[in-house]
Amino acid sequence: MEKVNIKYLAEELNLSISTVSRALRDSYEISTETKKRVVELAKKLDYVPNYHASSLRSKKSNMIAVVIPEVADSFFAQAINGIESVAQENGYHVLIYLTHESLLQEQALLKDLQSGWVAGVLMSVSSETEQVAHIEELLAKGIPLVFFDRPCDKIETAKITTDDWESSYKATQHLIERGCKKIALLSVSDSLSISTERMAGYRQALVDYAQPFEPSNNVLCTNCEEQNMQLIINLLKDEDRPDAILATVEKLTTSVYLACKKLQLSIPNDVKVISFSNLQSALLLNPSLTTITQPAFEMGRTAASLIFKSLKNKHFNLKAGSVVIPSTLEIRDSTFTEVTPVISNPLNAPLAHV
Amino acid sequence: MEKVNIKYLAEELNLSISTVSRALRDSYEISTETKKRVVELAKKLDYVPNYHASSLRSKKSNMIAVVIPEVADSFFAQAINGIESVAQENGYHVLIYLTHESLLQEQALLKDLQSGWVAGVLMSVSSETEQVAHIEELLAKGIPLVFFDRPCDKIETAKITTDDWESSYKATQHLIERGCKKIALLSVSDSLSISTERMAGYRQALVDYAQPFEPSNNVLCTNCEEQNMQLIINLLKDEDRPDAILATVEKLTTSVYLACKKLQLSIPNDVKVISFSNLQSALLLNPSLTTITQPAFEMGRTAASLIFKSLKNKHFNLKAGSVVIPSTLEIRDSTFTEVTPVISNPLNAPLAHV
DNA sequence: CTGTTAGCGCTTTCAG
DNA sequence: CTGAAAGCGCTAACAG
Repeated sequence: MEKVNIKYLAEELNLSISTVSRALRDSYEISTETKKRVVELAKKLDYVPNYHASSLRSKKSNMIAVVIPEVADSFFAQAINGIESVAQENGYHVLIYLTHESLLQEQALLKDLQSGWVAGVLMSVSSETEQVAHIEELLAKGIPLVFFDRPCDKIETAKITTDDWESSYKATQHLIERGCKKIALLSVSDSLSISTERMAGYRQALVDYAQPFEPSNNVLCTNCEEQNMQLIINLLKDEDRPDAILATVEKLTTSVYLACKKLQLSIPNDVKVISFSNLQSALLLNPSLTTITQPAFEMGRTAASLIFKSLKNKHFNLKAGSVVIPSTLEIRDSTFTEVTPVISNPLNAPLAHV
Repeated sequence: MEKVNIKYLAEELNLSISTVSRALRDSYEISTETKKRVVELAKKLDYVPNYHASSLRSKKSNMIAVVIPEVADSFFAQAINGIESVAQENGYHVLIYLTHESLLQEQALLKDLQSGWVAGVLMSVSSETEQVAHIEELLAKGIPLVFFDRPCDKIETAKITTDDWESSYKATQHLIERGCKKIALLSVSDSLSISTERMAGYRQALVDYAQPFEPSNNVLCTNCEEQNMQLIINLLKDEDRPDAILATVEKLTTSVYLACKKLQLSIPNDVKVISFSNLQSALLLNPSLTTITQPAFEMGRTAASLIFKSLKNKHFNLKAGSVVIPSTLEIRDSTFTEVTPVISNPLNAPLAHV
């Protein structure tokens, strides 16, 4: 089969290449009649534009890159869903890159993206990210970037986050009000804002309710599940163990449960647990798990919308687009009193106003 | 900043454009000395090749498209993880497209991909996909395609699947051996092989164990959670309700639990449930949930490996690459006797031999 | 409204 | 081993 490109269409129709090009792009300076002829033939011959050629020439790309640490837990899965839905609406393509929480990989990735073959970048930094030169370089090349969930304090650009401090505060407060005397916090990084904010909210709640803070109750976990479990076992094995745990990332929930199982401690009778988690199904399976659900889908949608807004309007100030989307404390432990409803279908949740 | 491209490098080094190009691609016909000079300057000036230009010229792409129905559940999240890891090893980029189980969207997507700007496609068909013209067209354009999880019977190409029939058979067998007399099956499609295979395995087990099959126990669910819950409530509300349920896709698990809650039925005391699910964390949270865990990560890795193999070796016969990777029946219901271990870290799981 | 022309940045013959 | 030149398919001035 003859390869059908613009040139071929032009020959068939006795038109010039540029006319065909313009007709296909629905340019205002082409007659309706010609447009119709072109579009019809294109359809008949199954013409598909060459993406690389058009991007090369126009110096525009309609791809966006999503750079995230992992996609294993449901937060990022839902976020991708949100991003992809907005991208599709805007005719953009979505590239996925995983850093596996490695700064080195993150740097290499962003380096690649510098050539400008993606129009914009949506990013959640790795837990190792403290230097930010690679991010600054990308911005210096004029490629817009929006952070979601895990921003970088040092970089000035739009940040779509959730109310980490507040939700952590509320969760801690909730535990205190329900009589917990010794609340441990499991975090995963000393530098990520999601960690430091959640830590700060927790600390403030302790202060406000005149609860003592013990450094040993603030456990910094790692990337390794086995290690984390061990850390939690150490935390819980003493006589005067914590009576509550606030797990600041989804995957730590698993480790907490495993550790409790090993120590034959019951949740929530021996230890109450509140967990940042988006595992909708998991929640339903275990009615006693109280969680903080993050608006992952909405965050994805919002971040993507912002990128497209800035791509359409070069003078749009990305920095001004930062949004905090609140998360939901879903109390499901029957020994707690309140019960808030689950968001049953996040796909239908409204888009945060930007 | 002067934009640094091959031409600029060539001028700086007093070399021709083609020499620089060859040096960067490590061509054998360039002296080591020249190569070194070029590479050093490129590094110093932070040269990043223009992806679109090189793809246009060489008519090669190092992007692959992943076309899947959703990314909301953990099966596809883990699969993406696997695909991305292989892609990174091979220097490829990964594009994600979601069809939201819609044939129309799937057709439009594949049409787009026909232009050849992706080197290959990994795909799980939507539940609506019965016509396959769009897939055939893509293959006709010479773009290799590998199915994973949800293949299309009518298309001859590599298929990475799991042992749907066997796992379903085993699960049913297990329930029968544990004394269940009336086992219901929840499926999600009449045409998807994952559904028909699982249904067939279930039916065969009933036959082999001389259990009656009642059509009313074979419930075809929809895309809507609310509806599904209603269907399950109808199934369970009668006096002589099923004493076990086999849920053939992850998201149905949630609906089953919600339905049981509404009817105040206890799992597993009133109804035993076995669910196809990859929610690792969920499993740990509910020790009584027996599941069939699919090798999502390995399937992703295997599918991606195959695509790259066929891209590197044009004469490699994709059809011959089909693999069935077995899933794991994880029995966790305490009223069951056996207990098999959880795969704690699928990321370290070995790659299936291809 | 349509055509002519000049490249985008890179790869790849074909000549040296 | 290196250079000159052609052109991938498309877009965007500029000129009618």
